[in-house]
Amino acid sequence: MYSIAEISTEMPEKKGRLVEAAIHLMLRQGFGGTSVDQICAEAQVTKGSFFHYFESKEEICHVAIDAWANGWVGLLQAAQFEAVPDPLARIDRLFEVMHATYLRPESVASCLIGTIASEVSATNRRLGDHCEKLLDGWAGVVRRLLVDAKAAQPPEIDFDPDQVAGFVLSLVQGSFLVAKMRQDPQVIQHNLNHAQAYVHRLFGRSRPPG
Amino acid sequence: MYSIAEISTEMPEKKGRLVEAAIHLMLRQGFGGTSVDQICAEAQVTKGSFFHYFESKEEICHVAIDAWANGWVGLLQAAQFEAVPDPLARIDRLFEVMHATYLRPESVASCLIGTIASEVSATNRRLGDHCEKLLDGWAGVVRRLLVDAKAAQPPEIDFDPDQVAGFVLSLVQGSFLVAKMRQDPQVIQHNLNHAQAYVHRLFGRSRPPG
Amino acid sequence: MYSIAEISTEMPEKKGRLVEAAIHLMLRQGFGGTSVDQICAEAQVTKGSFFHYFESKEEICHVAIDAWANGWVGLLQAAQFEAVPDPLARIDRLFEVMHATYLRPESVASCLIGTIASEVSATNRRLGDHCEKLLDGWAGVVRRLLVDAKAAQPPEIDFDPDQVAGFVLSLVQGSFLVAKMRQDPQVIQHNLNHAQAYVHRLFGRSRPPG
Amino acid sequence: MYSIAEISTEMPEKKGRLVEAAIHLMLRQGFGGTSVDQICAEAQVTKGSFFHYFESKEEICHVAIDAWANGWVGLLQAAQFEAVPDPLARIDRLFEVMHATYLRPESVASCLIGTIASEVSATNRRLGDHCEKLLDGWAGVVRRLLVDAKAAQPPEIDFDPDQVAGFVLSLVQGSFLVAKMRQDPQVIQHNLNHAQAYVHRLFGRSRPPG
DNA sequence: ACTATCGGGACAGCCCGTTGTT
DNA sequence: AACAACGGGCTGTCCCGATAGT
Repeated sequence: MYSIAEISTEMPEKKGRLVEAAIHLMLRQGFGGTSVDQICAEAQVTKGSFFHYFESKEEICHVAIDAWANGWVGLLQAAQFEAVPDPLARIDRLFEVMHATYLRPESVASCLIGTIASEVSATNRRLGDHCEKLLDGWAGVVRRLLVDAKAAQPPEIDFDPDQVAGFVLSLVQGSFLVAKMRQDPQVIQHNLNHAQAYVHRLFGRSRPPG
Repeated sequence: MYSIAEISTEMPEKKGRLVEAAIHLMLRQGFGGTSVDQICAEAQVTKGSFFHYFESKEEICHVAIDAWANGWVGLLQAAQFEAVPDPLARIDRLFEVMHATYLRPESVASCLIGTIASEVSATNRRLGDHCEKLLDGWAGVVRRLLVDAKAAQPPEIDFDPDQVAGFVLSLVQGSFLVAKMRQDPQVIQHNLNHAQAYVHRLFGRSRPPG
Repeated sequence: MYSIAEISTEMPEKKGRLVEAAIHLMLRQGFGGTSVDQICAEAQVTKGSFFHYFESKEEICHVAIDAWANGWVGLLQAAQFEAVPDPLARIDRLFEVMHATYLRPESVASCLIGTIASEVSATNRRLGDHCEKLLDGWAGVVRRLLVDAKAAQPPEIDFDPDQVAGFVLSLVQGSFLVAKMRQDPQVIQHNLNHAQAYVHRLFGRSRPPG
Repeated sequence: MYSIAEISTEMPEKKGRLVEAAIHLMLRQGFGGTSVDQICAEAQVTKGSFFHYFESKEEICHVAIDAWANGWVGLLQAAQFEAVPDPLARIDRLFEVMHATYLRPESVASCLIGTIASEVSATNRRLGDHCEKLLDGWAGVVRRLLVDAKAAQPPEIDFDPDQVAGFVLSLVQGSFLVAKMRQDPQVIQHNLNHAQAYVHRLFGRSRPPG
């Protein structure tokens, strides 16, 4: 498993370029819509080399989504939740980080893993399961923040942290979908605000959305 | 533009079978993942006939998503919002209908238009715009219900009906994505409950999720 | 199943040309050594058309060996064994026909089915089984001639018609192999003579080989 | 030129493993059906090493068939024909040895050289000629036994030793082909018996086949 | 209206062999 | 001696769509 940072350091250069190209192209075009030839062209690498490093297109996709997931790991580490003493404030920190991340140019206001998952879940279980594991890992982080918050302060309205984490995950993925469709990332910001407001309300705090 | 009901009545039989097959296959496999040959095989029609009725694969896709959207129209008509006097209760009626619809077997707990949109928005503007128009139409219905509710009763927390409609749309699409990925439609129900609770709260009503 | 004669009449012309090209090329180069591109080039047909008529290279091979086997059927019918009253003389007639057939230019002094069988029996059971069935069919004809001869005249040395038919089959196939290797079809004639002499001897007749 | 025995002693170990793997794989799959990568994988050697020891796939094939031919040399030496005083009995000794050899598990009831020859004779003259030389060498041994027998005892029916040697060679190769096809080595035993009976008859001896 | 035939081009995957480094 | 990295080219397969005929 490689983090995006590791792509250029721990991998042979060409291999790293291939993974980067795969991420870039599959974000736009999905798995089936991206051809090996395209990846090679973008990475300026021959197909012979491609199949030296990867057994199949599916394999590079596995590597690509691992790299993508490791991108999160970096973001979440940089968020330094431990440095925030109040468990409830940590949740706000999470939304802060998401806002900051998704304000970047369109290419990042999207999730490779969700994109792939929506395309292949019904037809390629290996890839689908991999996506599920990674995305559930992400939801697990959210869930943990919620559990800690519940422990620190009993919510006004009781809730299942798993459900709410799934709610946030779904909302984020759906926001990417709609943003891509409308070609306008605004909806992501709005939706994050509403989600944050909803969580606040669960804890009895009043926070106006937006 | 054809409703699903119209498929068998107003279209030649073979054409209708082709559209049904296209819907069925593209729901699982997406646009690119579904070949004309597959559609023909499933519809028991020759490829010659296919290109007699449709100029291209893209065209049948346009017809298919129109048919899908008309399916909604039927559902929303059947919901008979006008028969519900209280505008706030109409919103509950909407969630009721969605719950009922998405409780059916997996094949329906999904949205053809969202599936296609997420796949082609970045590469096929014509299809992408079509999806956007239809999905925004759906969101428009939600928006109208919210506007009416606001008019009937000032919300406790002010909100932009457009934003909240987009929020619901995103959540529904994201729920489909996650449900497909996890192969478990449960998340849809949970998320609808949370969304409903959120809207209730905007109007100052207290409704426990689930 | 198509006879070679039928190739040009009952099949679409291009399909027939493809089968003929496949036979011609695979006789020289075997199954793996012959590419679809080569077949198309020789038949002056595009690859698109090839895959309109045949699902795979393997399928055209099945058709090709069927066509080849039907070539025998024609030869054996032309031999008119029924017109030869003496069952023992029928065996001589068989060898006559084989001699005549294998005296033709090199391309025919070989057996497509044996060539394919030796190449794929260990790796492609479908093709292997098909070859076996056809070749065993051929051996069955020999066997029947031997059975009839035994019934007409008790042999001097008893023998199992199945074994001797297998012996003749093996010898013919081995002769083709050696002839191809030596680039000299002479060995086929010699070996047929020895085989014929051996059969004669079983029936107590003395016939000098050659 | 290496005997199989020499493979492990006179060659670097890795080179020997490569040759053994090549023999093993090509026996089943032929020359074209066996890839360099497969050979390397089976021999647990990297491709870099392969091309350090062999210039090309063709070269390792030459070495492999030489090794195979040297296997015979060992067998024929072990047969110790000189120790059998009667030249006619030596021929029986030959069939004895063949019977014994081909009774082993299927992997040996086959001839690498014949397999390769039938595949490449028409397309690769270098390999084809090499196979021919080796196989004709084998036939030469048979021929010599026949010449000696003729010298010791005039045959009842005169014959050309070259022809009969070619007959035996063809029969053996054809038997391998049919045995492989039928996945049943029995035919080899039967055919050897018939061949032996035929030779006996040439010398006026009566020996029932089987 | 409906279909068989056919074509150009792209696809993923694998091939054999070279290069340069350790 | 051994090997990782790499490349150019080909393979079988499939795709979408056009054409000509019934």
